[in-house]
Amino acid sequence: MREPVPLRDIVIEARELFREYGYEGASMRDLAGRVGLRPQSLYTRFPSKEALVSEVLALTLEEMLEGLPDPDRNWRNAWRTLIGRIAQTLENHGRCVGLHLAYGVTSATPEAQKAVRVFFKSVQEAMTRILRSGKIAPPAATAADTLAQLEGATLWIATEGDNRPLKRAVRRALHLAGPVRRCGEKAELPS
Amino acid sequence: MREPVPLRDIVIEARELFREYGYEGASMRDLAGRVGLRPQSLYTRFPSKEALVSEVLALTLEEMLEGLPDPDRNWRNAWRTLIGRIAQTLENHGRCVGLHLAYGVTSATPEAQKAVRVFFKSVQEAMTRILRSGKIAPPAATAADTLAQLEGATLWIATEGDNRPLKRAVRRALHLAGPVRRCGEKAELPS
DNA sequence: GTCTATATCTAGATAGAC
DNA sequence: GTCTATCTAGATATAGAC
Repeated sequence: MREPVPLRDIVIEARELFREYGYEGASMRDLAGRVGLRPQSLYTRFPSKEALVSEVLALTLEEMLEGLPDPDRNWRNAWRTLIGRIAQTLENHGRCVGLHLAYGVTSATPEAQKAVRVFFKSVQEAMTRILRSGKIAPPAATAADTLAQLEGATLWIATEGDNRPLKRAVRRALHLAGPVRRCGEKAELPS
Repeated sequence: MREPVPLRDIVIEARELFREYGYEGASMRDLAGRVGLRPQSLYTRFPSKEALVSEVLALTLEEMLEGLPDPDRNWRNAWRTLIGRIAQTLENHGRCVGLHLAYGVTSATPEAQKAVRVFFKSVQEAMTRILRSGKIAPPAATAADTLAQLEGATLWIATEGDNRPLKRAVRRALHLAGPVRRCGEKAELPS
């Protein structure tokens, strides 16, 4: 008798595969191999490959938003933290699992499609809430555009390994919360 | 004896499939069905599925750049035309075949990877050349960022069917070439 | 919960007739 | 250049023993 593989481990590996190979390109066989299971054993934990999508995105959303500073207390801090987390993830992996899935899931997998939509709407809403606290107008459109710019910049990481467009997108995003700090400069901005 | 299916028709249908389903999701069987051939017959026209990628992107690049106004004569006109073409294509199809392939091809298909890299570098260079003619600095980074913003905006078309982020990205891009014309306003800008 | 074994389907690609 | 027929490999998913 072996001890069960933690669900979280499976989801984390599934995310890696979806991010790298997309929905179609990721296989249950590869996933099983990565977590040390036989492919068939995955189906006792998840009903289908499609079901993994919502698990992956729920985990990603949770990691992105957990312990975020309260926007009503210090919206600039919340904004910087959220943008920093998104950018760090994109830079670490060179691509966004959400974007890969957004392009990769079709109407053949409606639950997965819905999960992707919920994911990005949730991220946008979190950003919108912060910008609204900062009286940045219009908050929803600015949030959508900011996220689109960060995601779009991954094009250059994926094709050229060039992360400078992402750095500039981050800079523009942070600029919304006031002047960007230079190196070594420790600005104390009003909350 | 039937008459041969034009190569161009096959490439155009392949593009449709790659754009919608990505590299992995697109199948030679579907492609054959769309052009009225048996799957096996495709291999007398193209050596492999991978080889279709460069054909698709070469055609797309050609359509994007053919007959573009000379940047040295009127760079604003060239810029508006190119941005307009890119935006129109993205809006018509709701997604970019190049971005889907950028995310979708792996090191398992190195020729396809190279084709994607060449495609985006070529688009960037065309944009860079125009911006340089307009003395917009820095031209290369501005071109990369502009393209990234347009591509990133397709996220919202793909997930929500919302093309307003793309419209705003276009507006920002056109703003680089001077004030944006209002509806009905027929500005004559200096070349 | 994991395993072996298997079912079912579809993928990309090849051989040879016409 | 297109066809019929076939190969080989891989995919998702299920059944039943331990």
